[in-house]
Amino acid sequence: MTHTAPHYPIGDLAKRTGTKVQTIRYYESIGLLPEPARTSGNQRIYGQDQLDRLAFIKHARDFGFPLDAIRELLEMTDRPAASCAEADAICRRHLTEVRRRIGRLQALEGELKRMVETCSHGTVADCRVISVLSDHEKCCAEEHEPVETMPYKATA
Amino acid sequence: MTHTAPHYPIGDLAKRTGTKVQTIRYYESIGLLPEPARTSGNQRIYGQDQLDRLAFIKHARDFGFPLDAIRELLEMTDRPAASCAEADAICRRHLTEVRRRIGRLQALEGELKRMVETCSHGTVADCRVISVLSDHEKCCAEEHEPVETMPYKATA
DNA sequence: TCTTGAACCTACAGTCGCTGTAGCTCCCAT
DNA sequence: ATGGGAGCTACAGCGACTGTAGGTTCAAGA
Ligand SMILES: [Zn+2]
Ligand SMILES: [Zn+2]
Ligand SMILES: [Zn+2]
Ligand SMILES: [Zn+2]
Repeated sequence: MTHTAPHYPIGDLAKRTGTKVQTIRYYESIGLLPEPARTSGNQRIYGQDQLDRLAFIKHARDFGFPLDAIRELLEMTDRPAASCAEADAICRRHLTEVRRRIGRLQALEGELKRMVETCSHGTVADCRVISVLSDHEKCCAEEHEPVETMPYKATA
Repeated sequence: MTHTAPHYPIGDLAKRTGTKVQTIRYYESIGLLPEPARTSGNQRIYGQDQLDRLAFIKHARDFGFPLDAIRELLEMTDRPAASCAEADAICRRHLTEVRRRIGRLQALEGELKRMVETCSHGTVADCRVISVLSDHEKCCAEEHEPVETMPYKATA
């Protein structure tokens, strides 16, 4: 056994998985990643297991899974002989949620499109956008379903 | 002038607009609603103006506009003779954002659908969901664009 | 008039998944 | 030995609320 297992500092882990260093520490703080070994100088060192685990988390986040769901999925990977029914259920639930959102957003798209297109682009007093927002009666939808909030992220 | 202008306590405002009492107080705290008059017992009382303003905010929120955009839109309603170009721009920007999200979510939908459908529903070790999440090579997308986070809201 | 209970008040913590900052310490190459 | 990049902890902030604790006010019924 002259071969040593690979070990990475936190920055390497970040680079290899495409997460940020702070995010890795955050995942540790909420118990999603186990506490790693430390050097004598108190710096984190990770092995292959942790790298794989973080890559899994990152990939699942890319799919939009919330951390709670990822936590459950990770627990399942520790029991490889168990049925995958629950994993599939989590995935289906997520798919359902994604579809629900698509539906809401498409309804929204239609309403916004109509507002912009109907406006004659004169003064605020005659603005279709403003008047529709002021009065639900002028609105094409009977009812509004709740839509998730939309901070416009760094369009830099 | 024997007729008094209508005045509502906060709960009435909430009921009439479909917002929550706390939300109204929150809007006041961030300066979206002006501070209302108070009774001798320090309770808020609102007039028609405030009701209209809150209804506008609520309706714009139903359309998914972020509060910053709503703030700008409200400022415009105070200058009815000005051009509505900026209002329309805000609306178009929002529409663009909505479409961007729809695109992301549709890509996601396809990937999730494939994962669920390809799984043979055996053990975790053979689970397609788990294996795709473990390995981007098994993934249908070359790259993942960032998707907004999705807490599954009260499915009670 | 008194009493009850709903509605109101303030202040603050929690949600979700990070991101950014301040003010340190550590490690490695020159 | 020194400089600078990487690491460390701890905490505040984002957006848009929601929930709680612990109190006060108000209006209707007995
Ligand atoms: Zn217009
Ligand atoms: Zn409407
Ligand atoms: Zn499966
Ligand atoms: Zn992938």
